[in-house]
Amino acid sequence: MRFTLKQLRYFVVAGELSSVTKAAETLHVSQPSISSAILHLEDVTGLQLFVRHHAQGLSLTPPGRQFIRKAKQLLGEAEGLAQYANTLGQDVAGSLRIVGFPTFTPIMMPSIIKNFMDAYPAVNVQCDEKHQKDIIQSLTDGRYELALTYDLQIPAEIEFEPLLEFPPYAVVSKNHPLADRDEISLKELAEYPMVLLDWPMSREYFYSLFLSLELEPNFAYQAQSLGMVRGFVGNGFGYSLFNTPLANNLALDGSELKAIALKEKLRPLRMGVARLSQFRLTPAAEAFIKKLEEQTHALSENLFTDDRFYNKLI
Amino acid sequence: MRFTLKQLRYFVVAGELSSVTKAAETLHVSQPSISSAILHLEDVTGLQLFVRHHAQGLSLTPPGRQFIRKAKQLLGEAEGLAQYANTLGQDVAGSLRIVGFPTFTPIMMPSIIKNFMDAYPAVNVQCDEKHQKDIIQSLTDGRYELALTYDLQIPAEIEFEPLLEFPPYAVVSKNHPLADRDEISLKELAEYPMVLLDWPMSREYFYSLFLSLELEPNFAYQAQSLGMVRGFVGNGFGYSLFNTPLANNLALDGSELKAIALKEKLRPLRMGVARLSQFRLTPAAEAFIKKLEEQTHALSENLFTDDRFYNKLI
DNA sequence: TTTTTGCATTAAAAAAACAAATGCAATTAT
DNA sequence: ATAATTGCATTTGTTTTTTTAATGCAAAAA
Repeated sequence: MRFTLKQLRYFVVAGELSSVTKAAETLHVSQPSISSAILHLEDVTGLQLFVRHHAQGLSLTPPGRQFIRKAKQLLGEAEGLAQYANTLGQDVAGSLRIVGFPTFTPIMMPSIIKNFMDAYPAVNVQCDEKHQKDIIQSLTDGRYELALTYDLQIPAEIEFEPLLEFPPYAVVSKNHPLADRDEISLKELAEYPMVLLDWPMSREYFYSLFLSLELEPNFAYQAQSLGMVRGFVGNGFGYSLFNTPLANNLALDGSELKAIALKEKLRPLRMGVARLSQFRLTPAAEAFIKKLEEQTHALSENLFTDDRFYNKLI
Repeated sequence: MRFTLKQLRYFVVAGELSSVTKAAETLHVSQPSISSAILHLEDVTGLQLFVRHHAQGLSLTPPGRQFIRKAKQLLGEAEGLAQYANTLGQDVAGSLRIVGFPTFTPIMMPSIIKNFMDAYPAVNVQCDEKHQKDIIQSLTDGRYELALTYDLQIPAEIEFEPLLEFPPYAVVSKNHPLADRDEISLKELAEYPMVLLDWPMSREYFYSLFLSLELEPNFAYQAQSLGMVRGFVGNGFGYSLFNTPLANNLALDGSELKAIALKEKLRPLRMGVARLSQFRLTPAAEAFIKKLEEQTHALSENLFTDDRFYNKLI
């Protein structure tokens, strides 16, 4: 770039006032500063921007007039960029990128985002779903400002604020032999065939539950999606273990599910909001966290009918 | 403005390469230059633009991503401005402002401009008409690049290139007592009532013609427009003196005119192209002058049927 | 562990921006 | 006419900014 914004500003003001001296006064700089800025612009553009009138200022030439119009435009756009950055940094505006763990994200986020966008219409919220490893990676890369996820495999540089605690529980089909039980031990369950949600972190977590009791689970079916797990369970392929409470006891094919509490006190999963610690949050992200904290109580009570399956942590 | 284009460029390149070091290499500056530009932008915007990864570069944060998009746009526009100035200075493009003396401008300029714009479609030509004093003033102010006018009252700082010479001649109505004469002396004419084109410079010029022969004209009617002069003459109010040859012997009301040569050798008016000497012409203006020079012969022969009334000067 | 990578910091040098004083040409006032 | 004024350009010396080289430092890779 052969010129600076400052030179353009000096030129524009001089052009508007038809005077180097007046421009210098207006801009609170010396007259030679204006003069040299104009000379520099004339040099690099190869245009004669002004006609000089002895003892009575300057006037723009036709090419000078053409150039000043575009120069003003550019200065306006530069000002716009500054404003925009200011908006991003000071107002609750701009866009906010959130990533969530897929079990509870489709249940909880839509209404939270709706609520947030009603309160802050200037923010464009984008929410994606990823597995834990990718969530961590994306947060570290700065691709998302916030994550809603479980407190598993969280590295030190990521800050985690817990919101809700979900103990594991069993899910069976309405026609399952155990369907009328209110409570069951994992030891009993281990005999039955289990449908496993075969996701990186989930797999290890569920397995660890059995290991902690020195049990060996019977992973009869493995599914790569939540919908498939619910479908398998609903159709009697086996039981499964969930953490996120059921907000709806129907599988996608309409088959009915039933949740059964576990007798053993097993390590619950804590759901919360995660962010890179070194990250200075935008006002939009701050506001979203606040909204999350406010909404957690109301939301969980609305969504989750059985309060045995969650504990509020804030 | 709290940042410079250079800082934006450094930031953008670093953002695109996700590396301060690579950006420094690409831009052939030192690594701390890039680093401090980014730090400065983060400071003035209040945004965290990057997440720093030890030993593996940087990545843009969501606000950084938002900011870089607009920053790129602004840089593109700045580049556009440079290009635009270049175009104005190097190509035959942009807009060209011309002013002409009203007697021959409506006769000659439309076809010249048409011809020019066919050859250089990138140029937008604007042509106005003014009296001589205003033409001089506007050229001096730089409001027009070129003027087509007579060589009267041209100050030293304006350069004048003559194109055609127009001796004065008489114009009478078809029914005027002198209508059948081929040639007449100004001395004879002075007895008849004259219709004067009452324009600043024209007035003095026509009067000076009589004075040079020690005659006193009979200014019976004065008109402020060419159309009115032709109308008065056509309707028999008197004769008039013209310089610009008649390209059409009808007044606006359809009454017929006749041109009669003058016996005396009187000071002709020279028509030509005028420009401020200190003015560096744009390529568009240069091209227009060239086109004018080329077209003068053909144009005068097409327009002016009687070659007693003009002399080519180039 | 050691080495390497890569950004931030520091200090010194180079470049640019700046202001005061002066020059100069034309306009205005006397 | 002459003198005073206006106003842009130029010169000169100073300040500020930008730049670089060298170094530090923390994490990743070997």
